[in-house]
Amino acid sequence: MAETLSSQEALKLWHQALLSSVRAEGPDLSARQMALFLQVYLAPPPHTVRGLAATLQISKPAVVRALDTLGRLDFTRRRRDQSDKRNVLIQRTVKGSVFLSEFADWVVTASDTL
Amino acid sequence: MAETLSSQEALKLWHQALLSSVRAEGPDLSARQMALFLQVYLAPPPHTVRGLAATLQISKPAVVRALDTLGRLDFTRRRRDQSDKRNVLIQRTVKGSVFLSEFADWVVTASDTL
DNA sequence: CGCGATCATGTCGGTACCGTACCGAAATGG
DNA sequence: CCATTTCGGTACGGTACCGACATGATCGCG
Repeated sequence: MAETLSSQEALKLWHQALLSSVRAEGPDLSARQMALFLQVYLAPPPHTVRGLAATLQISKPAVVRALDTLGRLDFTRRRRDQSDKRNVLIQRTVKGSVFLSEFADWVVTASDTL
Repeated sequence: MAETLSSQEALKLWHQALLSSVRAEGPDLSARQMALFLQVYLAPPPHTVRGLAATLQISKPAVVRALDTLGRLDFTRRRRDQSDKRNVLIQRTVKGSVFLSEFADWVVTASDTL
């Protein structure tokens, strides 16, 4: 378990992890896209467009577009809810898990340099 | 000083901090833009366009555009190098410092929930 | 049934971003 | 001096994003 970070350490952590990601030619996700991506992987399902929009406090079309991008990257997948066909359930993918695992490593490595 | 983070903790930290930023209607910076921004504030000056491009390993026009955006937000400022007028020096601003300080708080708060 | 509410997504005009290629200004050195 | 190199920035064609609004499919209630 980590102890409390100082502000300076927090920024340095963010800086080093982002540097790793950018240099590795990782996908250039915006803050919204990354937040949405992590929400899908870390919060318990089910995830719907409306639910994600409410959680992130952004518009529904913004969620749809972010899902378009994440889907293009094969980081998330859409599936119709068979019990209520108005809903779309957002699911994880293998490729998304792999990227997230790599990303987590960058953060961990950055935290080791503090 | 913080101890080593586990991968799970690293992702949770990132998730919570980004959620705070997105919900606060913070600027929706991309990974590249944020990395560049942090580079300017955390690495020792001077910062030039070419130097930043080399450090981040991205193209020069990408740096120019990121600086356009950060300048529009008043997070960074350009200034001609008077000793070599081909160079542009990238400088910090008060507004950028304020935002970064707020952002650091979000990360620290997120780390406290681990 | 039928009809309003709900859900995701399409459409629109506008803006920002990408990489490649090119530009002019300034510095350098032969 | 003048050719060359080194700067930051711009032009271009293409893609993706934004918010606001409209649409089509589906549900659930009276």
